[in-house]
Amino acid sequence: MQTIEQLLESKDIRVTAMRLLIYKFLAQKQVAVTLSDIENAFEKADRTTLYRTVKTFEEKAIVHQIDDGTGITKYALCEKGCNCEIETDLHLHFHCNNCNETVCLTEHKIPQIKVPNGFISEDINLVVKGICDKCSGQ
Amino acid sequence: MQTIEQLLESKDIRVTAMRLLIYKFLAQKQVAVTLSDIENAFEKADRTTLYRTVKTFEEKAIVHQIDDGTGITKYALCEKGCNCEIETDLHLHFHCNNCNETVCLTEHKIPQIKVPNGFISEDINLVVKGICDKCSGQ
DNA sequence: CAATAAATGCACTTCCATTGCACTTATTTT
DNA sequence: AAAATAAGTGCAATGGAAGTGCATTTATTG
Ligand SMILES: [Mn+2]
Ligand SMILES: [Mn+2]
Ligand SMILES: [Zn+2]
Ligand SMILES: [Zn+2]
Repeated sequence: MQTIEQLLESKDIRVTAMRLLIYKFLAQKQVAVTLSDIENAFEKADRTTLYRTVKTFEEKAIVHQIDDGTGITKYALCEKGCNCEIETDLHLHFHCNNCNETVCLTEHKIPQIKVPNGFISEDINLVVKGICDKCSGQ
Repeated sequence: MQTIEQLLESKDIRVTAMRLLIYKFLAQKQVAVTLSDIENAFEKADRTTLYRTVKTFEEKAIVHQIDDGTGITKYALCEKGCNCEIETDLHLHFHCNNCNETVCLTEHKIPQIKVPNGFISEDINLVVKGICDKCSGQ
């Protein structure tokens, strides 16, 4: 079991207090979070720092970005050993129309999608919208 | 073959010069367009009018909205007899990372997507990103 | 033709994302 | 250890896109 410090260092990210806090915040969350969510959790810190921290995490594949169609970018921690970039490793995301939360369905890989001749598929974004398990009452 | 006027009237949209022009502009385009695209095509007209025209078209299922992940909403004419709302009639969209254009792949319906127990799927957005046929050189 | 309703145009607002620059803190070099 | 360098943080400002209130124009109805 590696510490957060070790994880960050292994990805060439310097360890700072802020980064540890934000990492822990994301790790504790079961849902994708917006920058505003992070801002609200760390009101003493500046927006920009939070923004750039998340961007750093994104570049280094600590988190992945989620476009769930709400128009607001969300972020979630990458699974251990995830290859966000590789097409075969893409999972789908679920956005609840009721509680407005978005979750990674990391077990649900995106199926093979056929595209017409001449088109080359490099990346796929699949978002299912509906009612989540918490809101559907089972 | 029905005229554009007849189509609009059949959907309870009053025919105006602006609406006819915008409809024709969309019809002639083979790709999804942004509001900015429409603005550039009709520089004499006001943003708001264009915006509201597109929104009216959207409400009445003349066009459908496309979120291709660029962060900018795009629009495209609905197919004749399309049921955008019905989940079984959803098609996928392709966004070219090279020319930055997005097209409807209306022939390519979205496959059945499994979601975990307790989750209820109501809508699906599937965007494939890559290189389009024009840019791939066949 | 008058009354009413809808469409259009202008100005303004909000929200999120992003950047330039100054300042602070950490790391490296002498 | 001090100086030099680099990286991280904070503040302020910007920009783009979406959306809204209200006045004015244009179309529709009685
Ligand atoms: Mn995810
Ligand atoms: Mn489409
Ligand atoms: Zn929910
Ligand atoms: Zn292309």
